[in-house]
Amino acid sequence: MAHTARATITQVARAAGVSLSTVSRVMNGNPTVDAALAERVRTVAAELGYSANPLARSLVLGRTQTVAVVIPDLGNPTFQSILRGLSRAAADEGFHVLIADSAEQVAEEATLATATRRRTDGVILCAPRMSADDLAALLPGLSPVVVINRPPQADAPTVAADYRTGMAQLVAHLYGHGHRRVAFLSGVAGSASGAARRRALDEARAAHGDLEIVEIASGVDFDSGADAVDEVLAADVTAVLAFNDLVAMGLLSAVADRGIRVPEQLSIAGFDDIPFARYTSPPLTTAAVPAVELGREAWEAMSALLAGTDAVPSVVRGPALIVRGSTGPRPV
Amino acid sequence: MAHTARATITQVARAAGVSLSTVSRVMNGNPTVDAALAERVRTVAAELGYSANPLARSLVLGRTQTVAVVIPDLGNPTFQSILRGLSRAAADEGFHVLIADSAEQVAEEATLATATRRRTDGVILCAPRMSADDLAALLPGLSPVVVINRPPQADAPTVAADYRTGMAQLVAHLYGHGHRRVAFLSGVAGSASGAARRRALDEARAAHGDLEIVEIASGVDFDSGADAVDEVLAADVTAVLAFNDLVAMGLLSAVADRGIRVPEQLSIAGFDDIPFARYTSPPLTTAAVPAVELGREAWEAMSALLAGTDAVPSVVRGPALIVRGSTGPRPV
DNA sequence: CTGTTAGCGCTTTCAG
DNA sequence: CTGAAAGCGCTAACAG
Repeated sequence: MAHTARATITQVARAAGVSLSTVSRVMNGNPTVDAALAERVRTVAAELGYSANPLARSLVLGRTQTVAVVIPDLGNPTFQSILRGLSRAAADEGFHVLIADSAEQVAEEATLATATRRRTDGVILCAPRMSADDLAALLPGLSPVVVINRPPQADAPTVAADYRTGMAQLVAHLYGHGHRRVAFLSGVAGSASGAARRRALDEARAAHGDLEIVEIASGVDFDSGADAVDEVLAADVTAVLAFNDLVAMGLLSAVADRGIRVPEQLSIAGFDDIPFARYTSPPLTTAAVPAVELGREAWEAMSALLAGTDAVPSVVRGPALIVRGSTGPRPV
Repeated sequence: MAHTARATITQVARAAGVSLSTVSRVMNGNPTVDAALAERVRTVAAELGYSANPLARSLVLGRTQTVAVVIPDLGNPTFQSILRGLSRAAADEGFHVLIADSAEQVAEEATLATATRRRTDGVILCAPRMSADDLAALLPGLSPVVVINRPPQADAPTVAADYRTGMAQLVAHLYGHGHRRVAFLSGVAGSASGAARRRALDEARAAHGDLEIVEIASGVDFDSGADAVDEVLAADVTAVLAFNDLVAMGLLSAVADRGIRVPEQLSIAGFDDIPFARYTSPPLTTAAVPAVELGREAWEAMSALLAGTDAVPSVVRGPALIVRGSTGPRPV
């Protein structure tokens, strides 16, 4: 039955011959109401198809049962997985999720976060692109807030994958296969996870005097991987570490077009282990970022914050090295 | 500057030495306020970092500047693209988007739609899985509502891809390449778009007496495509039409493992043209569903509804046949 | 145990 | 042009 105009608490009260407060108490399961009366109110409420207006409740209670998620790009598979994990975890606790896609417009991030925060109980910043200073300045006004994939923060718990360790595993894997000259497709400039990757590379170079790593600028998507093919081939390397799986796949496809065989002539590794990584040919060696879990854990941190937990711990998840067919021994 | 407790309109009024109404008028750009006074209010508001509480506004205005989107699976690339197109279009008009992932739980759809509707100005049902009767019954109580990828409805504008035509193009493509015995991996049972595909198949059979189509049950994801490999090979066909790209990719990968060459020994076509379809090897022949546009158009329909447009037209977009390397002539 | 009253923060008549 | 007052729909003291 469709109710053109929804019933209000006043109408229910009148229909049941009681006061507003009684209806409110009954609807909120307050046990200090006479059983028979409560039953009558429930019946009337059911007949009228009544349930409390969430907006009015939000205004008076000061909570909306909603959190906002600010994402740099809804088209990025890793963020999609994070969002999915987060959304389902939140839904399990009866929370709604408001999404805000900044479409990689760094300047929009703070605006979106601040704006969405006002209609929600908290905001989750997913891999914000803004500078460390901007982030630090923004956080206090957003509380409660949790941040995904940035270094630990003073004013917010953090949930992140350990990109440094993941990259270290990838390099070790390649080095173990005899590769000594490797290209790194470095992705977007300000990325925090990019800095972590680079740190791992520096450490590897320090540990192995005979390891050369050539950094080649790139973007973070398919096309930038494909576009980098000439530079990669010119760099005379035997293996390449792509910024992420998307870049790796773009490169894979471009080198295939040139008749170069992977991994016989060139090894290529990605990062993230997006759902499609196993379906390329050859399947992609990568470091698996547990995106869905990251999303779930971000919700859990938010949930703890909302519950008033004083010190919510930050969490770091180590990516797992996934060796598939796109990497192999250095060509002789 | 972080404001622990946000300023209220009352505080601004007091600080500026005016009444609430004046502040309200100024903030809403009401021109009937003395210029000097308005300027003073604006200054004070800026100093206090004031902006109206959206919740309170929503309650009194009866609109939230938010719409809800109910999706069967946030993990499905096509739905992700639809969501992205929708979210950006809505954001461009200053609207927020609340997401609800039913996780393919058909029974949840109505509940989610009804619940989210109450905190928003309208809801967009993305490819709802529920029966036609359930949908028809649900729609009136949700108004304004728009439906994606279902047949035209009495109580809501509809935005859909023409799966029948898309499938017809695919069959024609295969038939033209000499294929006469083709498998169809049929996907999930109740799907409206599945019925449209099947209709195209029936028509093709009617048009070509020598065309055989073997229907093989499957799911809608990678794994179900891979799982179907034995049945496909046993069916003795020269080409297969997968329910969607995911299924096609799963099958592609499974047949590759068995050393079967595509398209020389077997042609495989997908549906949707998800972003990864061009990166499989061979790249996937498919029917391109313009998902991002569908999302944008769904928003436009909602926007029109919100603006009070009486008869918002439904729109149908014809998928484009994309011929890539996974289909070819029938093996001799 | 139940009803009356006072707000939550804002917009909008209605007077002046 | 500006202020006072009512009210959006609900919850939570506060009395009885």
